[in-house]
Amino acid sequence: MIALVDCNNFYVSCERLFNPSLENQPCIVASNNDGMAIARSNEVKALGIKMGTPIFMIQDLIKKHNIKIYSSNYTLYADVSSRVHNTLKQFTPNIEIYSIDECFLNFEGFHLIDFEKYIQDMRKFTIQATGIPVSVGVANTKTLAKLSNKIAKKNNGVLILKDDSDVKQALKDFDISDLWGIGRQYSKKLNGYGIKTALELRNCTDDFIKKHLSVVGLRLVKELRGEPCIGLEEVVPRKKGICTSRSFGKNVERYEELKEAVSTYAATVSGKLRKDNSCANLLTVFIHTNPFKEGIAQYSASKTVKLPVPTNNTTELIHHSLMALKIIFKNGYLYNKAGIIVTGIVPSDQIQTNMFDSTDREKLKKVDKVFDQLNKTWGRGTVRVASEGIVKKWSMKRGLLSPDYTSKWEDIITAKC
DNA sequence: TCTGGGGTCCTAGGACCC
DNA sequence: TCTGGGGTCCTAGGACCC
Repeated sequence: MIALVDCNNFYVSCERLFNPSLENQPCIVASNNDGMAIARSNEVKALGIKMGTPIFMIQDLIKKHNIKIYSSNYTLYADVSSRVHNTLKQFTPNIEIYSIDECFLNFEGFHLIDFEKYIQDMRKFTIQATGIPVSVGVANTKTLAKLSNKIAKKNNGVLILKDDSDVKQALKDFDISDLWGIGRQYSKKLNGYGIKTALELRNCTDDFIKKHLSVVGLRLVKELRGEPCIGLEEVVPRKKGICTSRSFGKNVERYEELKEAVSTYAATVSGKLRKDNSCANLLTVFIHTNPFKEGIAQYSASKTVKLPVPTNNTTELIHHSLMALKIIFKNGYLYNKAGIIVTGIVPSDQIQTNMFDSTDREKLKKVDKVFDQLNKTWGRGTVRVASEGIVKKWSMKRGLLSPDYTSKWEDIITAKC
């Protein structure tokens, strides 16, 4: 059996931990710049305030009900999160940390005399040890565990779906839009076909699901039928992309201000890469105006550049992100957000650094120059720099690469004809 | 004039999650 | 006046390779 443990109103619960007077008081944790509600206490949920509601739109309610607003403090939440996860590890070592406030636990092979009591005790102990209220859903697939957790949250905090009749009972009145993997677009589409409950979705044919929801949806439906398709990821995989972005909370018009923002994001990203022992091959810079604001000229642009060598070097990343920014920046717009995404991530220890030092810009310039020449001279073929480095591909005519030329640059170029 | 088949890689866009 | 900041995966199409 698989359990999903989810912390209730996690960020709000964390704030309450350090400020017990907030108990039973309506309370919201707000995003960056106090822009919108990203966590709500039960009292706030009862007022009908939705996740993601802009704070300025609910000022009246905030005054009327004396709702407390807190700015988010992710360092604190991450700390509390690891305390919760470590507590749960005492009940099974087989654990996937799914998000800051959720984890999957695997109890396969456990010979427990009273499984339900074990789960109940685990919940009670966790709440007692960490001060964070949690709910537990148990079933034999991850999707069903998520679903049963949602139901548990509204009831006694624990729900175990023991067999298929339990599952059917749970699916019967469960709205598809609350399913894990069904978002706005898919539920709208499915509603159009008259499918509203999880049970109705489960009864659809595989072909229908695959056609409209792709293979991802098919996995979801199979899991609803009790067939495990999504495994537990107990080892944290290396990130495939790393992003740092911010909304400004005001209008930014000047290039200098964007430059300042983008260069600090690049520095942050390089730190994140180093922390993961990773290097990136590609860097994307994006900027855009405020899409919510009507009546202003909208502009959105991004530029992806290939880094000369895979790197996590701050200076390199700042340099290339500012080059990209220069290309996409246009005067006369009111920007409200910018960010950097790095992709093509590889482990640092696989980078060949003996070819040349990535911080040596003069050498890199030389390499670029050679490539430019090759590119102008020949039409087809492939050239790589730093043989393992996946650096630059060129086309040139077969068999025409001059031996003199390669020997001259043999330490930095390998050519394949 | 006729013009293969099997594969990879890359990119853009769209859906989803917390 | 003020609307988050991270991530994942899939699909389709084009370039290119042998």
